[in-house]
Amino acid sequence: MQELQRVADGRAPFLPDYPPWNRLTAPSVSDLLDAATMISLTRGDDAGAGLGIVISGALAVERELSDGRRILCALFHEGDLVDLRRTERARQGDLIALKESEFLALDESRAEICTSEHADVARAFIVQLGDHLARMRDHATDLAFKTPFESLASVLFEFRRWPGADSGNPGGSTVRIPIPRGDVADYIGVKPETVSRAIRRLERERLIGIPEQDQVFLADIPSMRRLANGGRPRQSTRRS
Amino acid sequence: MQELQRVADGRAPFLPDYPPWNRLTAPSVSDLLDAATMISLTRGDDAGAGLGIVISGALAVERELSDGRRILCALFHEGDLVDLRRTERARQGDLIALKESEFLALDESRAEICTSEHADVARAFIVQLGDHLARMRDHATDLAFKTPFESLASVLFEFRRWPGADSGNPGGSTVRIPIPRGDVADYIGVKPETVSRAIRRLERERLIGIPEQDQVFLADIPSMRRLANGGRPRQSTRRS
DNA sequence: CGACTTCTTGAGGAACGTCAACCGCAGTGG
DNA sequence: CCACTGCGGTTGACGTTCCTCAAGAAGTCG
Repeated sequence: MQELQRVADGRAPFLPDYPPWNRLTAPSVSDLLDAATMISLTRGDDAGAGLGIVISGALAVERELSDGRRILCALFHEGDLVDLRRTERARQGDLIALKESEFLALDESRAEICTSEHADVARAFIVQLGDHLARMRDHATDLAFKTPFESLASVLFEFRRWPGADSGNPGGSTVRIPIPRGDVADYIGVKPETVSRAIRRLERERLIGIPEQDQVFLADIPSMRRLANGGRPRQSTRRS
Repeated sequence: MQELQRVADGRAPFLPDYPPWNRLTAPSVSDLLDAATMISLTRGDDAGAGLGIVISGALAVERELSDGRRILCALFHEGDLVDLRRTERARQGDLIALKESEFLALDESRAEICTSEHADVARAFIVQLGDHLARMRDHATDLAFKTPFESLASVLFEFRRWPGADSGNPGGSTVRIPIPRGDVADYIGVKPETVSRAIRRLERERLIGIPEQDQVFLADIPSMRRLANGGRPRQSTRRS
C-alpha cells in the first residue's frame, strides 16, 4: 500500500492542505488515495499520466510543433488537479515537469468510480476544473493581447497567485518567477529574447525591480495592473 | 413552471440530444430542469448568467480591454456547458451571444445541489469541463502559434467539430464558419483585415475554397492539418 | 578549470497592426 | 423606385514590432 508507506515516512498529509482538498471527508480521501501513486519528477520528465494532483513543483502541458517550436499551453502548480482525459485530438501534448516535482497520479477508472461514489470528490473536481477554465480564459486573453509587455505583466500576477509565491512579503509586492525564462516565453508565446527585453524595459521604466534572477519586485502595482488589463505601452505611449 | 410551459409548447426535449446530456437519468434531468430558465438571445445580448447550457446558437466570453480592444477568449456552441462561476478576477468578461441563441441558464446554488445529489449530473459536468479544458489548451496553442495562417487553419478544424457544421457533406470537407469574420479575428487574436488576408491567401494557394461567405471547402485537408499543427508557411516556405 | 545551460544584448528583416478607402448588401424613408 | 445610411468584408500603403541570427555574459556541474 503506497499511502501506508508514505504515512510510515512521516509524510502523512498526502493531499494538499488547500481547498478543495482539505475539505474532503476521511473516507473520500481514503478512496482517492487508493487510486493514487506518487511520482517524483525532475525537470523535463514526462509524468506519464493524464490525471492527478500536483503535490509540489510545477508541471506543464508541452506541445512540440512540427517545425520545432515549443509551447506550454497550461501550467500547473501545487494543489492543482490535472485532467487531460478528454483527448479527442491526436496531439494532446505531454505533461512534463518544469522543475523538481511530485505528482500524485490517479488511476483514471478508479478515480472515476471515486467521483461517482463521493459527491465531495466530484465537487472538488468540478471546482478545480472550473478554476482552471478561468485561468485558461485569462491565459487566452493574455495571448490574444499580443504585446509581450501585457502578457508578461499578466503572467506575473498569475505567478503571484501561486501558493508560496508571496512567502516572506506580506503586501505581496514581491513575486517569485517559479520557472525559467525560456518556459515563460513558451507559455506566453514569445521568444526568450523578447521576455528578456520586456523585463528589462519594465525595469527601466521603474515598474518592476529584479533583485534576484527569479524574483520580481512590483514597484508600481496599479500601473502593472493597468498594463495587464490592456493599457498597452507601445513605443509612442511611453510616459503618459 | 417554466419547463411545463415548454413541454406544453411541444418542445419537450429540453436538454440537448448529445452526450453527456442524453445519458442522464430521468430524475436527474427533472432536477436539473428545476434549476433552469430558458433565455432567448440575439447578437450582442448579455446572457446575464454564469452557469448554463447552450441550446442553440453561439455564445462567447467577451472581454473589452481598457484601450478598446475586444477579445473572445472562449466560444460555446450547442450542447456546451458554460461555467463561469470561478471568478476570482475582477474582469472575468461577459457571456454574450454571437448570433440568435437559446441559453438554458442554471441557478448556481440549485445546480450545485443537483450535482451533489446526482452522480450522473456531476459526471456530465466533469466531462464537459474537461472537454472545454482540452479545447482551451488547443486554443492557447493556436494563439501562441502566432501566425494567423496556422490559427485560422486550426480554428477551421474547431468549427468542423461543431454540431451541424458538417450537415450535408459526408466527408466533412465543407465547414460552416458560424460567426462573422470580426468575431473570428477577436477569437484568434488578430485583426479582421488579417483574417481576410489569411483566407484569401489560403484560397490562392488552393488549400481552401470559399463557395459562400460563411462556408469553407477544405480542398487539401492533409496540408491544412499540417498547417494547423505548426508546419508554418511563412513567406519563404511557400512550396516545399 | 572547462563544457554546458540560461540569460542577455545587438543588428537586420519579415510580418502584422494601423489607417484609409472601397465594395456589396440590407434596411430605411422620401 | 431610388438615394441614403450603416455594417461587414476586402484591399492597399506604411510603420512598428517582434522574430531571426549571432555573439557574449553569467552561473552551474562535472
